[in-house]
Amino acid sequence: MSCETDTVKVLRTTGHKATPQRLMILGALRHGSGHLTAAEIFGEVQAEYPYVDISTVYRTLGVLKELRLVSETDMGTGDTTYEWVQQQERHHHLICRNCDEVTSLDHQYLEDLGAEIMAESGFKPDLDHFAIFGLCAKCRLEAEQN
Amino acid sequence: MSCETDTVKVLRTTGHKATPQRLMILGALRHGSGHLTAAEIFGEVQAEYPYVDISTVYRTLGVLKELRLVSETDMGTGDTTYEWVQQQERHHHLICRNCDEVTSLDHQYLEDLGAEIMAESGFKPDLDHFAIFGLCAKCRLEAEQN
DNA sequence: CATGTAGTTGCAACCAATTGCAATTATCAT
DNA sequence: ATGATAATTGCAATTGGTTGCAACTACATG
Ligand SMILES: [Mn+2]
Ligand SMILES: [Mn+2]
Ligand SMILES: [Zn+2]
Ligand SMILES: [Zn+2]
Repeated sequence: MSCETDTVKVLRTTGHKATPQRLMILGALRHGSGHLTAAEIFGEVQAEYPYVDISTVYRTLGVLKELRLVSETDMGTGDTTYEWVQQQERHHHLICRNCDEVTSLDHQYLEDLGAEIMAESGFKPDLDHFAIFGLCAKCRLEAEQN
Repeated sequence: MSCETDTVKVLRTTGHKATPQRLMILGALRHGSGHLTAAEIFGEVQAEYPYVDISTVYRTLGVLKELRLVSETDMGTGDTTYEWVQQQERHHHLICRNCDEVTSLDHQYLEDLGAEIMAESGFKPDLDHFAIFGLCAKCRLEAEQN
């Protein structure tokens, strides 16, 4: 029926309930594109069901994050952003601290780092969605000229 | 005189002022050990000079962070932590999401990642002090038994 | 040393996110 | 289908952190 049946299963088998509020939040995350703030998700859910509370949104994002179905990332914009984690399209971001440009970084870089850490320490890192700050090529060259 | 003369120089040459409040905050960071919360720094400064405001602490941490003299890190404890960045002792942390154990990770791992990213994209990442969440060896083995 | 000015401070108001709690509800086991 | 139970919700209060602003001060310059 709904296209969230898999997620509903995951919720139930981990002792959580599939409430209507959660399904709406899930829908916003899966059909809205890319990085969403809690306020954006809240707005979308509210349009359909005006009684939701923002705390329900945050708590749901909390459980989805625990289950590693969504990533929570500080992209330096002030508000934390959330993104549905798709195993096929795992990626990260490079963010310039000078011009704020955001680009994507292939997951492979972090996959390799994760494998090394795992091999040498036994610790298995969660590498769902990183924001790496720094200086983009353009800004770095400008800075080096001084 | 004071042991913060280098930092004072950095502040001045970047167009900032070396105010008494800032020097006290600096002192707390350099002489206090390891990860400090804004509240801890505030408390220490307040003991010496009761009129400081917490906003001054946050703003000072902001400029020190911009200058990359301190790192700001979410270690998952609720409050953001700040640590003086010592070039010689650069390090990162692995934090278990199950048992909360915190260990150190040698900087070399991230140095290598940074070099790769830089070589292939021209982006120069700031790799001052990362917190990498995941499952420690013990918790991972326990989880795999189920 | 005096002075002009940009940078900083304390305060109060504000904002994003979290938490305690009593009422409600999804789910499981009969 | 019904009832017991644990999880969840909405609400209100709270916390950690930020911001606008008028008063103040560090410091560069002459
Ligand atoms: Mn992304
Ligand atoms: Mn550290
Ligand atoms: Zn840039
Ligand atoms: Zn552990």
